Amino acid sequence: MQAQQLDRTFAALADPTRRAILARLASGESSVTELAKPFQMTMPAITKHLKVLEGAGLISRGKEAQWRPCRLEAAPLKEASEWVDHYRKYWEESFDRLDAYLQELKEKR
Amino acid sequence: MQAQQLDRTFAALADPTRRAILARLASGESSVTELAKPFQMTMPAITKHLKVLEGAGLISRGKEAQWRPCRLEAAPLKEASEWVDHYRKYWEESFDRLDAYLQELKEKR
DNA sequence: ATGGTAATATACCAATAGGTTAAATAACCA
DNA sequence: TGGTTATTTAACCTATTGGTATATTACCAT
Repeated sequence: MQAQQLDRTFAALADPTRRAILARLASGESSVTELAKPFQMTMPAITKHLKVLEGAGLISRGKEAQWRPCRLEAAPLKEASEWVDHYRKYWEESFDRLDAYLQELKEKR
Repeated sequence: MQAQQLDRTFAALADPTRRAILARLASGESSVTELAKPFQMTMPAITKHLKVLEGAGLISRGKEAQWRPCRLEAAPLKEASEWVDHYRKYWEESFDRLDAYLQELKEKR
C-alpha cells in the first residue's frame, strides 16, 4: 500500500538535516557539495541523507559531468499532507477549547 | 526550537502501528488493552509505542481505576501540517506538469 | 599521463528503535 | 487476605540510524 510510502516519507522528514536539505532544494537544484556546506558533517553523511530522501521519493538525482545534482520532488508530501489533514478538525477543536478557556478566564477578571 | 518537536512528531508518525493507534483514538479515548487488540504484538511493545506518541505530545494519558486511558492530542499535527504545507506549491506544480504532459499525449493521438 | 574536484563505497562504531520474555506494580474484587 | 486484571519495568536481542575515516571511481583540465 502507500503505508510504506508514508513510513518512508515521515521517517525522512524526522531528521532536521534532511528537512533543511529539502528547504534548500525548494529554491532550486543543487550539487551535493553545495548542499553539504551549511552542515558540520562529512560528505558521506550527506550522501547517506540524500539516499534516504531519494528512497522516500523526495528528491531525484541528475548527472552532469562529475556532479549529481539533486532536485526536490514534492509529490510524497502530498500524501503526507493528506494523512495529517484528516486530523485537522481535532487540532482545531482543541484550539476552540483553549479559546473558550481563555475567554472564561477573561470574564472572571 | 520547534525543530526538535518536528523531529519527534515526524518520527512518531513514521511507524504504521503508531499511525493506526492515532486513527483509533480519533474515534475516542481507549485503554491500552483495547488499543493493543488489532496488533500481533505484546503489550510492552504497545506501551513503548504509546511512550513515543506521548513524548511527541500526540497523546495524553489519564487514570481511571486500573486503566490508563489514552486520548488523542492533535496539536503537534498542526505544526507538522504547516511545515508540509510550505511545499504545497511544489507538488501542485508537478501535477501541473503531469497534466500538461497528459494533455500533450492526448493531442498527439 | 597527472593531478584536482565531486561524489560514492566500504568498513567501522555508538546509539536508538522495535520487538521479545519474565517479573513487578497497581488497583479492583471477593 | 488473596486472586485477577491492567499496565509498566527490566533485561535482553537484533537491525537500523547517523555518524566517522579512508579508499575508490569518475570526470575534467592541463
